Amino acid sequence: MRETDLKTLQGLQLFKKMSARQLMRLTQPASLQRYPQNTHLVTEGDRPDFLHVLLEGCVELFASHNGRQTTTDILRPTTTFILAAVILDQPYLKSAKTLLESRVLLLPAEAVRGVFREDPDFAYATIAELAQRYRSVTKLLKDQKLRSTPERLANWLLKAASVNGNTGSVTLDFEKKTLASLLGTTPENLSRALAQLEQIGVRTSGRTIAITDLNGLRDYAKPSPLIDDGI
Amino acid sequence: MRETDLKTLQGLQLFKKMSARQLMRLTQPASLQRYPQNTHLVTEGDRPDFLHVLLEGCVELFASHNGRQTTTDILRPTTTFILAAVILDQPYLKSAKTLLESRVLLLPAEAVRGVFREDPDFAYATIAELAQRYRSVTKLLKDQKLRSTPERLANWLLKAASVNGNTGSVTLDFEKKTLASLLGTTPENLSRALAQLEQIGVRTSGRTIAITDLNGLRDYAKPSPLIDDGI
DNA sequence: GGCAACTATTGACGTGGGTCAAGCGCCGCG
DNA sequence: CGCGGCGCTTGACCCACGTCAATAGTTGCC
Repeated sequence: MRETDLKTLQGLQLFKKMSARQLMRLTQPASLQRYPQNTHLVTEGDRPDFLHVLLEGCVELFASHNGRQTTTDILRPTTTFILAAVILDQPYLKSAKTLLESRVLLLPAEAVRGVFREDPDFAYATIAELAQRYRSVTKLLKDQKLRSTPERLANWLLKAASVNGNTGSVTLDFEKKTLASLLGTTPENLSRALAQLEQIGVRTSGRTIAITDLNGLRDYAKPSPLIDDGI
Repeated sequence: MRETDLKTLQGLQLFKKMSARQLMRLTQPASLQRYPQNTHLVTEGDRPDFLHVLLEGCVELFASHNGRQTTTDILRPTTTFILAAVILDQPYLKSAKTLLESRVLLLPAEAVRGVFREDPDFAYATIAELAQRYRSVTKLLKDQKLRSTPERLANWLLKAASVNGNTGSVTLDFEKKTLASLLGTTPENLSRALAQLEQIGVRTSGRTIAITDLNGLRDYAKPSPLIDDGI
């Protein structure tokens, strides 16, 4: 494991205050993997063996049931995933696959469970992390139940544009059908939603979506800190 | 605060392993409230002052946005609620109101945050609690995105019937429109969904819903431990 | 009892969004 | 270069579901 990766790991709020010794206990038995695009990492229903840390690339979390499938998250570095399953030693509720070539650190689940037994700082960081994730999913649920597809799209665009430093344009580095699934709709309907947003200054061209009237889009999207913000 | 209530509190996994001394620290400044039906307890967006514990009655959690409203949970004793907001000292994401006359214990938020700083057992219990809740919301999201309204209803009925000891019938102690909102639909459509389920042996009469063909209902609902179970 | 207010149901209707099919553009590969 | 495959878009269609309105049933209150 590279020195820079260790630094990256320590940059995460989850590991920030962990003692060097405990961190060793996690990283010693860890393995660093590089996966090509579209690699299946985790399967819904399986028992968790590792806490995953996405260091580079892009990972999709999705769930299937009864012939249907839906995306719940598109992850960017640096973040852990499937923390809750690891903590409870319960089956994964979601599957994961890479959307881009990715580097992922695998921390043995047993080691993770062991550490916060002994390290109060890590325990507290875990509490904060889980509480934030709980709130994030709650927001996804509200987004889904309280908004229409074009509204969800509009708010997603606002968030994506702000992450990109508000250049007024968003360029996807994954397929539109993945975005459709994340928004809880089909590729066909995503196309229509994008076409609909053209009226308020959203210009789509391939994988690049330009926002020409940010205020107009905001008016339409009605973003709320109780649904859309990070925490 | 009554002795029996203290016992009830200690029965919760969250407080089970907490030392008597720490528990005192929480319950000493706590206040026990009795609220009539339809009392507004908590408002979305407000800062959390208390960790609430529902001791008796029934509480609805719901969220509003842009003129729409949706129910996310219907709580039964004994359970805490709005834990994540209290931990992070962040605004509530949901509102709460009583559906029945209820008794609620209010633990000062600051005291709660203080205790798991000092009590590793409580910290660990909090981790487990939050991880479970995270998984529960994830399941709600999957339910919402992967199933139709009649399917959600069928699965809700199965769960409700099993809680009631599988007598083959479910009797609501709140309004149908609340159930409709929980299922992510309207009262009109809930009526239609119930009518539709009559074909597979679900007989509705007022607030009582009888399941005459449990296996038939299961076949239709296709319940999954990855969407429907408690944990 | 009787009225008012509210809940639940039912029907009619409209709309959002899923489905199916065709066409287009892009890319990789033979 | 041409072919096949895949992703995306568009149109046509249909179904699920929300909306509106009318009615019946319930509850509470004077």
